[in-house]
Amino acid sequence: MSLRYGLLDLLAGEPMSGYDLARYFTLSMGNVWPAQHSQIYPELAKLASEGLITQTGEGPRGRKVYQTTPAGVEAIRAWLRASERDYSVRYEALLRVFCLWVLPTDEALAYLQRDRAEYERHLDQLEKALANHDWAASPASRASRLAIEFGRRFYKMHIEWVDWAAEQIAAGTLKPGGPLPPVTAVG
Amino acid sequence: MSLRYGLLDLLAGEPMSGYDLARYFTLSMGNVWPAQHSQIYPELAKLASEGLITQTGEGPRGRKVYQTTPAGVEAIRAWLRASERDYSVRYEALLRVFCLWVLPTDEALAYLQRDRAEYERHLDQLEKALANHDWAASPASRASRLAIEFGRRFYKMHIEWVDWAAEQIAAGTLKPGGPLPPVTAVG
DNA sequence: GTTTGACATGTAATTCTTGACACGTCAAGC
DNA sequence: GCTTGACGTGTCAAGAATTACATGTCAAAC
Repeated sequence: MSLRYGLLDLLAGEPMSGYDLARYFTLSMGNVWPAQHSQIYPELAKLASEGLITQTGEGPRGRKVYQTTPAGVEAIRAWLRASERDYSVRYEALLRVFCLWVLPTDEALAYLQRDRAEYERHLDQLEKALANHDWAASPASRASRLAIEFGRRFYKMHIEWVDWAAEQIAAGTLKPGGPLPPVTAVG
Repeated sequence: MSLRYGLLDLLAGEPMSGYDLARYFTLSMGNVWPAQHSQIYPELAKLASEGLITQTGEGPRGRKVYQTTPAGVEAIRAWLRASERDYSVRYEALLRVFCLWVLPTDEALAYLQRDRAEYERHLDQLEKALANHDWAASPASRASRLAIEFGRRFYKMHIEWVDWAAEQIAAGTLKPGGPLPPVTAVG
């Protein structure tokens, strides 16, 4: 049920096509709620049939531009207000960390370094998005800005954590009789 | 495909029943990969039929204790080494932040404060887990320790971010003509 | 004795998500 | 004229995940 509200939100901010949504989603909401176009198009059709969005224009190559209706905005409000909040996180990259002890120490370290490069990439991408996009354009943009900031802090923290974890592993934490990682002060 | 490796990993660390797994999962891996017992039991049956785990004991009330076989451990290694890494994050709580601009400022602030309490709760729970569990017991435990530390930093960062976002919203960021959140130095 | 609550394992229907397939348009470069 | 690549919309089958259903055991409190 989350995807639909993401779409409603983006289309309330500015009119867009499914194609645009698929791309824009990847850059903003896609960081916390991935969605493929194969999921987006059917959902748009459904939202339109429920009157929560309307097609307000068309373009070349069958392009269809949608926009959220007042009823659609009200649906977002109802969702925020009434539905139970789901705080669960799904993050495979971290699940894999639980398993690292089955690898030799050097391989585990190499594993984390590859992850680290990925987090640097994500961070760069967010910094670029912060620099290139006009985040003052509208209330919707400024809300996105807040969420993007979360991503920025997330990846910064992530990189720091990788370095810390690598230290621990290098010290032999994952091998029998190795030292226990200390409870360090953070923040 | 991730769940099975989570189960293999836990059962490689120590023998457990499906019931134990469901509870233990919630406390550790569940923070990054939620799973219900209705998904765990069928997966255990499948893993057993593939020879990646074996039932090594039983207890009262039909309790079945499983353990990962050497082939199962090898399957974890193959997964870590060969399969494509998935860095995607699914986190509804953050998706909702993108939508906050449709609420009045005071309601958006109240919304975030309720979230904040939840993150405090998560942080407390992780700190308790760190204090109460013996994380030196085995290489598997010490790997978990590293992942739990990630969660700890995650929720600390999360709370700091909420406070920052609340400041921005209080300053009127989400309303037409409001100020743009600044790019602040972090870390 | 019986009730309550934690222990314990499963199945079934529905919904969500992914990945592959499928089709067609338009502009630019060769 | 043709090819390439981005644009653009969609469907379908398979797999993953959630929710509700379903059943039964055991110990302790009443």
